[in-house]
Amino acid sequence: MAKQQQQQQQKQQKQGKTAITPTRAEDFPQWYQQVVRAADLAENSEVRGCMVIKPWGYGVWERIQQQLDTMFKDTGHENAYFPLLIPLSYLEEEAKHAEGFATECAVVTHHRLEAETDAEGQSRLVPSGKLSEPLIIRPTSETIIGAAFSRWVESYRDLPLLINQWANVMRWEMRPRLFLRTAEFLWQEGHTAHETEQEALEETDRMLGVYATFMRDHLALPVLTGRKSENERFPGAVDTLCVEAMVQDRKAIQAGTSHFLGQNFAKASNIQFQGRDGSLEHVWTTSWGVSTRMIGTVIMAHADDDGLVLPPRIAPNHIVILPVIPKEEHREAVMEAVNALAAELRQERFHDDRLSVRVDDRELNGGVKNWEWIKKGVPIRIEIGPRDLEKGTIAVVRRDRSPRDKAFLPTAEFVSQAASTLQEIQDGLYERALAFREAHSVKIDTKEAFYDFFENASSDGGFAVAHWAGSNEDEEALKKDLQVTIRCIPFDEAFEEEGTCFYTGKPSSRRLVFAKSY
RNA sequence: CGGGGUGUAGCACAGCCUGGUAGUGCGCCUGGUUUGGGACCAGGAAGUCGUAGGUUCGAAUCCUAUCACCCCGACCA
Repeated sequence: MAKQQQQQQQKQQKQGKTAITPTRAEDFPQWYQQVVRAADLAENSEVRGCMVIKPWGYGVWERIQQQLDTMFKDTGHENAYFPLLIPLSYLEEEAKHAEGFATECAVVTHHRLEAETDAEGQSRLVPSGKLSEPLIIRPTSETIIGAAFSRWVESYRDLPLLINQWANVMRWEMRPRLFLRTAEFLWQEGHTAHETEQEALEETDRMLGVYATFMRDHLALPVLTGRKSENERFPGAVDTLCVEAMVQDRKAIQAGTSHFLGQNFAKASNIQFQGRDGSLEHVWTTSWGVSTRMIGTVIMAHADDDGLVLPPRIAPNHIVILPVIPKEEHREAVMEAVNALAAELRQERFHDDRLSVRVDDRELNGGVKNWEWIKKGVPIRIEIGPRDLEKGTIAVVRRDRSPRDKAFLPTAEFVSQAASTLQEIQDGLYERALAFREAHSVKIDTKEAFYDFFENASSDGGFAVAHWAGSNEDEEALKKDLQVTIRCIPFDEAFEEEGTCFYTGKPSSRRLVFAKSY
């Protein structure tokens, strides 16, 4: 039975139904995993929860990294690097922070291995050289960066301190999923220290804005910006701002956060400066981060049943050219045209980069190569064969359209509009994702309707936009009942209006966004 | 960490009930014919059946333990 099903699926694939099985509609979590594999982005490693990021996946990360880094530099930040290992005692300094991360810390207790022979005569390496103070592998770096800041800051003239680091961190997750939740992940963490509360608040806001802009313009993700409820706040923060996206199973995903830390960490790490009036004061700090989770978000937001669909701005290759060589005698002429076109396209610019063009001249069946690039999500595929040479055209297929939707364009015309076509794809992905989110965001005013929205199988679920005046306990109860949480308290004025809380009936002055989340 | 499920070739699986030492499809390699939608023919390589014990003349198959993965929860970016 299962075998028949399998063969049926393969048959369907060959008949051109979908390249990925199961489809999104059939089994979204399985579909996600299949896309990650089919697009050759990453794989699970032998170490639980840790992934191997393959070249195509890392290529996406490099683009994200490079573009964000520019934005950080443009807003006055500098990169630095801090240690992977943090003294355990540092974590203890801020009570809430310690409590929040204690359950997911990897701990280093020894610094040496010794060879021993076990009962069966096997030679084994055994940890020895116990550390007097255990070290933790950073789950985040507030504490160790705080320790550095306390050395670096003496005067108000040393402020603001605007630091970013690109690093890996580790949180011992119980249920890892590639990109979305891995034990080790790559991210950037910004850490800043300011003279005044106002400056720190502005920084928190500014960096949230950078994230929102990046996600909109580079990742083609419409995001809501807002504030987390107390329950969802970063451990140790005074205020947590977030960008929240909707993906295709209508769940919410937190794509990035920016925290206003008040003076909590300054006090914990003793970051003090002498102010303009000569008095000794604690700095005001912020931290903000985005991770490889964004790649998971992009997959879940844009990919389809044929595989990954990459927003052009983060695609490792914008265009792949597939030579069509029916007979060996065509090879020279076709390859000449292919290489000439590639060279020409590489002179074109798309935003701050030259076009990244790959020629796939592997000796494989054309259909196989074609589908490989469809699954990898390359924005534009071009085929050039002998017939094109005669006519001076090329066959162009866009990843945001059907694989059958092939346009035959004069070569020069395509070259001149390549960049604008990429932008059109980029914008189209954004529009599509936005329309999806709007179609699945519903204003809800009664408890019955709210429960129905998330519980009823015939309802699609999504973002419930509702008035709220409940307590933290009410929020917990809702989470227990429906697995639904307040995703964000949106900044957008459109959410401001007088009404009554659907849960408590108390008055409320704005609607919040509720959803199930990753 | 709680509940459920699954571990057999790179991938997806069959075989297990009723023990006799491993198979199918896709993929991979070689040769040929092909090539503008996942091609065809022929030949070939590849698995200590998750791991460790046990029962047995004999274990992929039965028993025990253990590990890993997946799904659902709790936790989280």
